[in-house]
Amino acid sequence: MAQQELDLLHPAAPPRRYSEQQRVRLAKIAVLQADGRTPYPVSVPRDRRISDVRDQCADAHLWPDVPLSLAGRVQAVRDLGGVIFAVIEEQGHEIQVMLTLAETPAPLRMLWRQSVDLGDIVSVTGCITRSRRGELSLLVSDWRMASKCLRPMPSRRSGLADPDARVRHRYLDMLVNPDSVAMLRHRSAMVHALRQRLISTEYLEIETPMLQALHGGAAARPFKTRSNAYRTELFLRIAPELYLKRLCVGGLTKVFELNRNFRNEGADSTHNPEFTSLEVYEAYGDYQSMRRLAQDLILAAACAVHGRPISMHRDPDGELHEFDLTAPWPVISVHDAVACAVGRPVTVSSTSDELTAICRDNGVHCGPSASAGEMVLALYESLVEKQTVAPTFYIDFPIDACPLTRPHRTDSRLAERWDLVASGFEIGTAYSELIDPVDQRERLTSQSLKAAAGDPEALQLDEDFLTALEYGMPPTGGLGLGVDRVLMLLTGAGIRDTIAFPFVRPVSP
RNA sequence: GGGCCGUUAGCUCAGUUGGCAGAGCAGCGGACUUUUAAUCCGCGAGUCGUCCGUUCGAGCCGGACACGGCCCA
Repeated sequence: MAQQELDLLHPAAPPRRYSEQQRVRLAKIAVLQADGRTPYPVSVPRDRRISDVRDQCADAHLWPDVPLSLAGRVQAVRDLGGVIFAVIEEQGHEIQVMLTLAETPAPLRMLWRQSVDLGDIVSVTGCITRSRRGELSLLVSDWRMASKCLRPMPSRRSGLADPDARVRHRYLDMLVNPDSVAMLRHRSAMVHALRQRLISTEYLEIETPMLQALHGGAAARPFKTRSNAYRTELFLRIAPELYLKRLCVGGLTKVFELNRNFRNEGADSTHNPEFTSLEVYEAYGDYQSMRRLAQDLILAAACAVHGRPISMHRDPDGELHEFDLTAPWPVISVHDAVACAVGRPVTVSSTSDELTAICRDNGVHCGPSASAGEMVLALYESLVEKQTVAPTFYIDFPIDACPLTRPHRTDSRLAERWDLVASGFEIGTAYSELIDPVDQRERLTSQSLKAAAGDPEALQLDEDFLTALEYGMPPTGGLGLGVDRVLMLLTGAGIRDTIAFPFVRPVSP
């Protein structure tokens, strides 16, 4: 009885099943321990980076004839009996190491043979030399295990090809596919360049709430969560827009946020449930000035990634082609673009009946209650975006679908908004912001009616935001760029390659 | 939601008409004093995604499901 209780309270872990290769590697830990060594030491000798040695010895020079210590992951071992060659790698830089009869004490050579596997991280100490074939090499006089690898590495020749495994085990992808590490570097360079471009022109970076009691600033389904302390439902933000505008009311004239948004939708080649956006607001700007800023930011990002203003575009055959971003980016009205796509005249004056027929003829589905503007938008989204390869600004959207955008200065049926589209997907959007609190209240009220009618993407009415507007927000241009999307544009990659850890379905227990 | 493709050793992949489960790399044992995709000899390694069906016999044929990828909506 007492034993049963104990068993229940302290259930034994089920025995782990190890593959043959895992068992072999575990056994090698015992070999190290029998020699008084630990497979996971707190520190190991390392006084240079592998790249330092490579750089200094690039032109046939050798390091001064004094021992130094390097550390890296074992990528290859060639044991010729009298001499053992191995390749260790650190941060993408490799160097050969040699264990020889003459220079390496016999017990250390033996221990290497008995305990080192591909994938182990080792520290090696010795002098830099060249092999008979001229390969820069460290002649090992001493070595330590820095971290024993207990699982067999994917084959270096084949890499890791399974797309699911590549994102689930990104560390493995990084270890065998250099492109994956390069992408992370590109991303870091790009994000830095975007911040640099803004901060150097006196924009202020502010972090606004990600946990919000009301979700707003975009049309999308939110993730819901709950505050225990305040016993209230909260949302992960779908956009930072309404908080950044409060900052504009508060007197900041140039402000931006580069951070994560969350949308409770599926994942595909251009969508991840959490994604990074850049939103910029500038007082006394408008959607025209934001257009110049957007192009500027993307050119800065391109130079950070590629060293010059180009993007990479993948054609239908999978071939990558360079694309010159300095050529002027077309600016086309949404109605003209739709008209061109359907081969019939479409203008802001087109009637609902005409548009219903055009939608039907082009296989575009709209709800029966869709307004003319919503139909134009549906046509635009299904017929224009995917066909757009070169960066193109589509401007002056029907006002129906733009609840946060001010009416066009010359035609109130249009909104002063553009979308930037390239490589078949939307990269960013910008508005001349709606600052009229009376108009804004009406628009959000009609959105909340939609929400009440069951539209899960409708905006919520944020009373505090409206109150802020009533204190007066200066005429303002606002810009949003999808940061992941910009990197996709620049590299020709899918969104899952541009994010270090894209969403993957959790493994079922 | 629909269509197509995929799931076999740690990785990358073959697997014929339904007849003992295969290769390369990786692993294990051995040889080898300058290799660099080292080479040579020998050996081991599998819940063929899951379940059901057809069959004397299923990795292969049929059905359902799961997961992944691509395309379409």
